Amino acid sequence: MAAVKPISPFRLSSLLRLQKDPNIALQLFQNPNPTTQRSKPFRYTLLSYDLIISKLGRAKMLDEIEQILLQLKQDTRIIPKEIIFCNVITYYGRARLPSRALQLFEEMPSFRCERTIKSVNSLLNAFLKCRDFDKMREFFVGIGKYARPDTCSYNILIHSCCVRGSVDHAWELFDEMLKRGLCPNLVTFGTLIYGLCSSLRTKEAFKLKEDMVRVYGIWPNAHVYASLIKGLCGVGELSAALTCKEEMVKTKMKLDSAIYSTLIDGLLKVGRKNEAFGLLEEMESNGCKPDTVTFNVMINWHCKNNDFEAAYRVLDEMADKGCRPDVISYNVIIGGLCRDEKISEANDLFDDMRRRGCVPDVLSYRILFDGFCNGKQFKEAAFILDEMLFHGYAPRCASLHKFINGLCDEGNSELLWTVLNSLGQGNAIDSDSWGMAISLFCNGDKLPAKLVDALSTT
DNA sequence: CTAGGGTTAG
Repeated sequence: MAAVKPISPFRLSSLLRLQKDPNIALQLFQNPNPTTQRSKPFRYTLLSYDLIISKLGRAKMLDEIEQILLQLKQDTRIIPKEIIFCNVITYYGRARLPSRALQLFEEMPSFRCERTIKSVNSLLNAFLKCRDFDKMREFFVGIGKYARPDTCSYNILIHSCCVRGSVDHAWELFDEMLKRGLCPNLVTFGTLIYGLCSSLRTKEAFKLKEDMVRVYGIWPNAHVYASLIKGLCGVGELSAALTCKEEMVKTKMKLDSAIYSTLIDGLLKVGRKNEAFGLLEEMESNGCKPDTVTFNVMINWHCKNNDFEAAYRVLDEMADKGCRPDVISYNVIIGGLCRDEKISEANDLFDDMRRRGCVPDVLSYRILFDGFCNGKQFKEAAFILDEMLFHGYAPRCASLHKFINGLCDEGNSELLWTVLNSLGQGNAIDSDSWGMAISLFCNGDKLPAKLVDALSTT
């Protein structure tokens, strides 16, 4: 019987490139030649490592990546490129795992890979994604050990100030980068304009848009316009926002779905429904397809009107057009249903979203928990709370107060007891809530030791 | 895919 020709290292890369399913790609990588005897080890190429890691990264399969990295570390023939590590650090940032991002950065030399400003910046941005500003600052102070900060490093720092709402601090960083001889670029200005607009300082934002052209010869792009338009919508200047859009058309810039979604949302929020729908038609006829965000804007509007049938129809339309609803699409409808006291329908949709492969986030749990509490369905609330804690999420403080108050009012000490235990274990309870709960139990000596411990550390 | 824009609650 003729033996099947074994897969060569070169061919493995082509197969990995073609394979859409990350799990199958992983199997292929781990065992490229299942039928042939393993006389000598398979000689993986750098490209095949690169391909499998990017595939797994896009699928958020981080533990599997860890395995591949271990193999890569031991495969001493290979000198990995820095970009692989930049990418994995980015994946850790997205997954809110700042310590693992830092750990990988520290291990890079043991992979025979040199660290430049690129991986330094990836790490800074991972910290930013995780909103770990302390780690960011601490790392930036010692950054000189690894590399000299560049424009990108400053852009990340400026962005971190903007998301914290301290635009003035962002300006200080801008001055500092100039002093260090670094040139601001389009991203720098885009970020500063974003910060000014988020702080509703639209006048200054427009001034900067002029200055970037006048002083630096850098022209605004769609990112800049999106921030400006959102800022103008935020201060209720819809007409000015529409003028911005006209300016983009005049200067032959392409209107993308972000521009349209922002404007449609702004118009709907001030009740200019016909113009919003007009823009929706215009975007389609301009060859700009509505995406998940555009549909979410529509879903949000329908839910605000308590028109859930229409919201469901948007979900159907998304399916027809091959646009996957995301966690926001579901959260908006679940939240709307809860507000309209259709809690069991909200709970059904919550189950639905998971069946359809959409992972609930902290907000999904909070919305549903609040819904159950408002409807005084404390048993169901306790069930969701348990699940939420299991996933490492905590309820909002005010919700927890309401919940515990509700249980106290009902005199449901049994359920309260169970819930306090989970809360104590999850470290998810503040001292006020403890106080409220404790007051229900007049005899302090009846408290289980674990709760007393937790109380004394709060 | 070293960095920037648009949609969710309160």
